[in-house]
Amino acid sequence: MPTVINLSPKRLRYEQIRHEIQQRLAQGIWQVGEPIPSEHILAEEFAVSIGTIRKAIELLVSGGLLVKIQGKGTFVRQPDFSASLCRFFRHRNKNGEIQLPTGKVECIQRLEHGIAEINQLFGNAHDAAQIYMERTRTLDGTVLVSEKIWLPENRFAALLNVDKADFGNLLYPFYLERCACLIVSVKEQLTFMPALSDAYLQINQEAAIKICRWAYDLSGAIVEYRESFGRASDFCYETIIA
Amino acid sequence: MPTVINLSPKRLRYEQIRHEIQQRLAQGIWQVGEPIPSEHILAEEFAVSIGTIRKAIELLVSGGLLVKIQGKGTFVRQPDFSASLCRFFRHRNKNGEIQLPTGKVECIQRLEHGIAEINQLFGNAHDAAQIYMERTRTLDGTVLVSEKIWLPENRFAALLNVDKADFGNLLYPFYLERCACLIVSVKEQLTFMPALSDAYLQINQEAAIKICRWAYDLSGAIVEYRESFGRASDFCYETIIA
DNA sequence: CAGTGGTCTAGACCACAGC
DNA sequence: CTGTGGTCTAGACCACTGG
Repeated sequence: MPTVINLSPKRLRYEQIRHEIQQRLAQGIWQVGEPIPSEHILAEEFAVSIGTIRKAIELLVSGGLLVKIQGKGTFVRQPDFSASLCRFFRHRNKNGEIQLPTGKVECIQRLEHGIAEINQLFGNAHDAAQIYMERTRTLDGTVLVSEKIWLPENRFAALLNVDKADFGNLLYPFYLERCACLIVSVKEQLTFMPALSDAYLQINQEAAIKICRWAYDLSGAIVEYRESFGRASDFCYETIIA
Repeated sequence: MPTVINLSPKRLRYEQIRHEIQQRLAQGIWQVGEPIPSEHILAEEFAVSIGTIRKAIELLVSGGLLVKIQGKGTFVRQPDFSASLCRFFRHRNKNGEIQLPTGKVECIQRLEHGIAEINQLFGNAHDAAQIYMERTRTLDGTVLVSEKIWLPENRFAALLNVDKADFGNLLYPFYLERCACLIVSVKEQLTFMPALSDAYLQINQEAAIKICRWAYDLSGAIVEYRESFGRASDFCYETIIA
């Protein structure tokens, strides 16, 4: 039977359908890695032409939530920001090849009274509990990035029962699996610090690059705040504008 | 009469049409700022459905070469990279408002024997002549960015007859007007310099950000190489990944 | 008002994946 | 072989622009 969608004036059909599909992704009705129903079936369900469905899906593909594979179907994508921080640094191993560093959680703890400014980002009470982590990214035995991570305790309490060694190389798939929290976009801000000291990076009053990151879930709420640091001398960022 | 397009196997029609339109833009058949023919007329000319024309135009719009305005038409865009360098720095005037600095050509000269590495980028003989410029970007009387620019003399000789003061705030529209050279994309690489001295920036052995830029024309050839420098303490870059 | 791009339809046929 | 997404058609009607 056709799904009823509100035909209020000025609402574009493909926008409404995009919104409906996004809702289902947020609710986990269609799981990450699984295909969503075919365009033909969706067209029938929403009682629109297949072109309209394609337009709606196109928006979600360009937003990074879906992936189309010809002949197979349209799949729910696990957004991958694993390289997003790393793209700011020269990352070569001993052989000169580009390589992703390995992530390691150095410590994780519960903050009974979280940091007020960060609770404000999360939309929580100013002294709500938080989870705090320190994390490193290592390549060839050298720590390249040192990170401090804050999470709202009300959504991520499950992480407190996880052993440090059980965190994988990527945190966001872990968030999804253990806390049902899907990160769909991140904002990053880079600044320069003339003199940073950091135990993991093994630097003392040296120049560094600081990367602040705000991570958003499907509803647009901030669900993680992170500060990452790397040596300024490792900094290298390339971008193309068309 | 319909334009003949080669229907060789595996060639998508909208790709061929995109290519044909891009050719006309490169040849200046349709001028910057002017509208191209309507979708209806193009569909007739290429003897395809209007949806196919829309797809071809969509590609060029997302590539930054065209702009659609509903009810008016589809226009040839002057790509604008004026803010691209500036997006890496905190740019506030005395009142705290974001503002674009003003560009000024400090010197321009002809290099009888150009720099070999740069001639290689241009695809010229290793000692071909080049044009060299030094340029500053100033806000509230303070130089924020200092630039060195190299151009192939064979394409930009006309610039040597221009008075320094007659260069506008933006160089690329000037390249188009005087040298019929349209810049359509740029690649930029940022790195950190622990100790730079620069007369314009008024710094001496201080930390700086270096931005190398390669600018491309419609044919994909590099037509400008530029090195820009700013104070590391001014550095601030924000990006969103979805 | 006529002309533009924006949305939408109800199909057709093709290319590809996988059984 | 069936089912998927990819391309393409030949229209329709709407929303917006400008004379």
